[in-house]
Amino acid sequence: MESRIDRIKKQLHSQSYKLTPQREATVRVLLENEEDHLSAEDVYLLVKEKAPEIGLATVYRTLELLTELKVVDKINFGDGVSRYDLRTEGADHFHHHLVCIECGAVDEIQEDLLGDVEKVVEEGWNFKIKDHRLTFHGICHRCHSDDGNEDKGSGE
Amino acid sequence: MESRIDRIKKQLHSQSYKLTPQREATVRVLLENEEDHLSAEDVYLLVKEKAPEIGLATVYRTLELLTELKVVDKINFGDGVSRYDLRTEGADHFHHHLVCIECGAVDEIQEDLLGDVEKVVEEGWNFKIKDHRLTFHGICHRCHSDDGNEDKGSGE
DNA sequence: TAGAATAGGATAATGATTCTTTTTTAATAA
DNA sequence: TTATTAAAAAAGAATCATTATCCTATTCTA
Repeated sequence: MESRIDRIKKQLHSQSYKLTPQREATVRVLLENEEDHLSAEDVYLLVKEKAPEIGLATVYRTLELLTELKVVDKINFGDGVSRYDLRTEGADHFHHHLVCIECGAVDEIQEDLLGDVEKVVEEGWNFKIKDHRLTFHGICHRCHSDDGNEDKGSGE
Repeated sequence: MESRIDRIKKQLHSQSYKLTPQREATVRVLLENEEDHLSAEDVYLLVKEKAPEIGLATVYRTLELLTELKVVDKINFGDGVSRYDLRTEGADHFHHHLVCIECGAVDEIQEDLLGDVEKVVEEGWNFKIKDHRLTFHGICHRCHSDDGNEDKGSGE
């Protein structure tokens, strides 16, 4: 964890940005909530617990900076807020998401499932892919508690 | 074209909605600009040309209604505005997009490239897929004017 | 035609995000 | 250490997209 902070610090320094206390607090919140997909407001509220004097605008600026540096990815599930997602270290691709339309949970798929598809697109459409966004909307494993029967959505 | 309007009209009626003049004008704008990915504001300005008295709120309401009926898809490329995209008739899947990071153009891929990937996800993650969003960000064919050589992105 | 319900127009309200101004902090040079 | 300068932050105003509200218009039915 400390080492990740250090690496992010180096990344900032290499572009002559500083890891200020506010920025560090923000990064720590992201690290501590890596599972979640926090909105700027969510991050703000969590950062406020460890650095009560921070302002919302600062959080926005920091998240924007981290997005630029590719430390986080800014994603949008269509609910009107941007969410910020720590990029897996070493991963050059954006991970995929599973959004449950029942409970709203967002799960991640770390594997890159698009290798073949990207090849087809690059060749077939003559398009040089730099990044991708793939999100599936549907019913998550918790919500259809599929224990062997096909009957989904019984009642409720 | 008329027949598509008629079918949309039937769809509305089947849920006891009416195809009012304002709604019809909105649908016509969408049909006439099927290639583009219009924002609500874009649609509003275009509809105003044929029905000057229409209000922005009505356009929003109509687009929301059409989204509910699955006549259009609401998409978001991360630029802060929602865009509305006529669903290809008969297509049960959401088409994919190619967003050029140079010129901003958005191209569509009608083919469904995710068949295999979806199978993997449904089985591997026990997730019942209802819809998907796939967008590639990169350089479009116009911007790297790749006329015949294989050498993509050498250097850069 | 009266009455009820749906839809639209105008605009206020909301909520997320960005901008602006002033203050604080950090880094450097004398 | 102290003055100088620039980057960063705080606070809140401003902006932009979207939604809600309130009232009028239209349509449908009895």
